[in-house]
Amino acid sequence: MYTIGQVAEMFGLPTSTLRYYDKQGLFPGLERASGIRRFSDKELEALRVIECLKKAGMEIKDIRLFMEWCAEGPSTYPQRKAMFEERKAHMESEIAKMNRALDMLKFKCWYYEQLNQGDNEAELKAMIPDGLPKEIKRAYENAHTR
Amino acid sequence: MYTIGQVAEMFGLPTSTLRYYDKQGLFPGLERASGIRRFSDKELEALRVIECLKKAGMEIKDIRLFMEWCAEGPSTYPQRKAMFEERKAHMESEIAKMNRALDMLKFKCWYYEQLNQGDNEAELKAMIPDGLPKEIKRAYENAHTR
DNA sequence: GTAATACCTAAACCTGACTTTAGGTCAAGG
DNA sequence: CCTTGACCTAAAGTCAGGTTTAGGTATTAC
Repeated sequence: MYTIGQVAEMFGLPTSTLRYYDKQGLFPGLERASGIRRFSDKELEALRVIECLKKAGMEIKDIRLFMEWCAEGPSTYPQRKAMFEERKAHMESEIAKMNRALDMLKFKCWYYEQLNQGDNEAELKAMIPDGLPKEIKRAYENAHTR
Repeated sequence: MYTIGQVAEMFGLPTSTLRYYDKQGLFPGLERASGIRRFSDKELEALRVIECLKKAGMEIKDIRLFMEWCAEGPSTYPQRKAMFEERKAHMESEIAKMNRALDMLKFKCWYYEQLNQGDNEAELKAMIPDGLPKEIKRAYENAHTR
């Protein structure tokens, strides 16, 4: 069992954030001893899941829903699975979009590298896209396709 | 040359967003004819870059800085390159984190799939991590490493 | 006994990125 | 003429996800 301060320390979060999460219902079974929160391994695991789901772009209220389903027991397995499947699809598409943005960045980095080395902007533009180095061309095509 | 309504149509954005971007200084050289904004190809290109930089997690004020550098000419090539390099590194680390979150989701999807098929929760937990199928084990290890 | 800590609450505040509202100009159509 | 629609502005409102503030309790340290 841990106090809020210990958990904050472990996760590198301010205590205010943990209290906020609690208030939002992210720790359904959180116990208290004379008013003071007592975090157990269950809550630590919940926090790990919370960090993952936040990284997956989920809103607090959806994370709460998930936590409530967990508290309800096995009858909610299907809902929980559906939520994760939906998130997985969402993330895969987000990652794909980010990779396209990253390709644009790679191209821009190369482009400014050439300019910094004294290349002429007009000449440089003239070689796009056909005269591009292979790796950069791939990034350029990716970044500009849809 | 295009009106704000045409550009909004082309990019699938509300006109209010374009006016907001303009107010935030994202179109430094935007022309007007008797008060009315006249978007040129330059602004369309700027908008494409804006969408990319937003996807790369940049804030409006940093995008404005970039647009101002562009308007200042070649003397700012080094700053622009440095900004893109920093963004590239940032995005690569974000994508890596998202892939770890995705691995956690893959594991959870598999886990609930087993439970939905009637597997017993205690037995299932007992086979983690050693008895996991290869692909799922990889996802599990990734999700739980660091 | 009093001062520093670690905990508690409710409620106000903050930030970023928009969106909405309220009010105004101007050109074309019926 | 007068209404409709596309444009304009400044200013207020919204939303998520926290953070800060103000005030209170309980334990430990000197």
